[in-house]
Amino acid sequence: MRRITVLLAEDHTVVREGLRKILEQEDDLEVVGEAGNGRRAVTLVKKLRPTVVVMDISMPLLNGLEATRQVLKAVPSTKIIILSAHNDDAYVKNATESGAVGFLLKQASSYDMCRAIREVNRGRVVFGPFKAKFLYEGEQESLDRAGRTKPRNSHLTSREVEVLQLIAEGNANKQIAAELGVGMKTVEGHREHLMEKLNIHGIAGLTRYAIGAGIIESSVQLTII
Amino acid sequence: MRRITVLLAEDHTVVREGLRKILEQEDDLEVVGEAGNGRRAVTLVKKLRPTVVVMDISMPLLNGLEATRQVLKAVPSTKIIILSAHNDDAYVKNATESGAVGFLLKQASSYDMCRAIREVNRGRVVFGPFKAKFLYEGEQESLDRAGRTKPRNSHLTSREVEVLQLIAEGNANKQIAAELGVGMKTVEGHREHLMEKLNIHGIAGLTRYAIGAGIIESSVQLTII
DNA sequence: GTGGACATTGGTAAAACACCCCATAGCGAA
DNA sequence: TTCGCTATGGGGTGTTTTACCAATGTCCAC
Repeated sequence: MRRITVLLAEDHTVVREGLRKILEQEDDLEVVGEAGNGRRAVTLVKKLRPTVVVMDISMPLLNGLEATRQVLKAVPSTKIIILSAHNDDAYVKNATESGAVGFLLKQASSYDMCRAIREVNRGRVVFGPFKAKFLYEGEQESLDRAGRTKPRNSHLTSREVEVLQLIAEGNANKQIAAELGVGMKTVEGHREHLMEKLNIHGIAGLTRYAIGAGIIESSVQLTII
Repeated sequence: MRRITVLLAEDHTVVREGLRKILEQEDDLEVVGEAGNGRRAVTLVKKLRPTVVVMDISMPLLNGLEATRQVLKAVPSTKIIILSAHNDDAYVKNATESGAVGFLLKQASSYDMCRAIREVNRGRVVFGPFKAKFLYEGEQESLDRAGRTKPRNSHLTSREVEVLQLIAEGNANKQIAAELGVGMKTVEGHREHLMEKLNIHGIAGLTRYAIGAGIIESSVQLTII
């Protein structure tokens, strides 16, 4: 029997290792790789060609949704399950639009996760357990897995989203350029473009926007002060 | 040999079950209970009397820090390790003030977690890996497990909170100075002080912190990506 | 094939920020 | 009273951001 190959993309090491332990106890599942950030996830999928990717949304360098788009662009047959701590409709909708075929809450059990992996492997779509109205009301072409990025009229290009995330994570242009492997002027260009598109001029505003848009997360709520 | 009894307090089920799998593979560790929220953690500690509690900060009903205080009030001998995704000094300090004897990042490995459990069981304090200057420079009575409220010396002053809020709202130093009716150098001074206290250097990080601390809210816009 | 969107890079310049140094005054605690 | 914290100010230096300008090449859609 050929086992289902799985790649784990989750930035918290102890959590990722725990997920691996769970999957290792299933005879039909095989963890072939782990990624601690979204960019590495894309690289490893190209290299390892796993059947299924379990992808956390919140990851440094490249968030799970953007990583999903890039993975599907490179290897469209990959089945991607988004793992999220949040149950907002917007997250689910973004996940479907990114091309993921599964959405799993961290509140779900390990049994749910294993089952979801088997389901997407069989070609099914697994979104739940929660209301998934977005999947049926409105445009299905969001689910287009053919490859091309959707006509996200609204706005930011894929590259601009990447830069936005890196800015909101506190990286300077120089660091972003190094991370993306491009020149600093390129990064500046993307920054200018997205600032003009969003009509937000300043790091603080961009950071708040990124958090509100779910591109990154803020810190946990604590009333420290 | 008597095994070290551990209680897991973490609201994300799949994550919690993964942590359990990790600990189950250690001969000297025994998971005696799991809690999905802080309040249940307190209840279970009273009932099960575990030696060590691995406690997530972000949990429903009762956050990990408040749960820690209540646990130690009821069973002072309990060794509590705070599990956090965030590395801000403020979180570490809050953890120490709550009475926890360990602080572990989720970025840590499963090996780190097991070792931390063994260390606190031996009566040691485990905070790392990161700079924990607050533990040594300044008052050690932070570690006081008796329960008394500590004088809040490392907290931001009210002026610094004002400046932090204005920064996170996107104001430049000049605007902040005008708003507060002080000189620009004064604002710069406050900015430097609070950055050093929080060990956060940069507008993006400060903004994320301010949102996480509830000082400001992120503009919740949806489905933009 | 042509136009348009996108990604890429270059120049220039002003403004803002980050990180040091320092001082004064008030105010409360040891 | 002395010490420490806080708030207020100042000087200087180097880096980073922001905002303009311009250009090239790719790729897709019409």
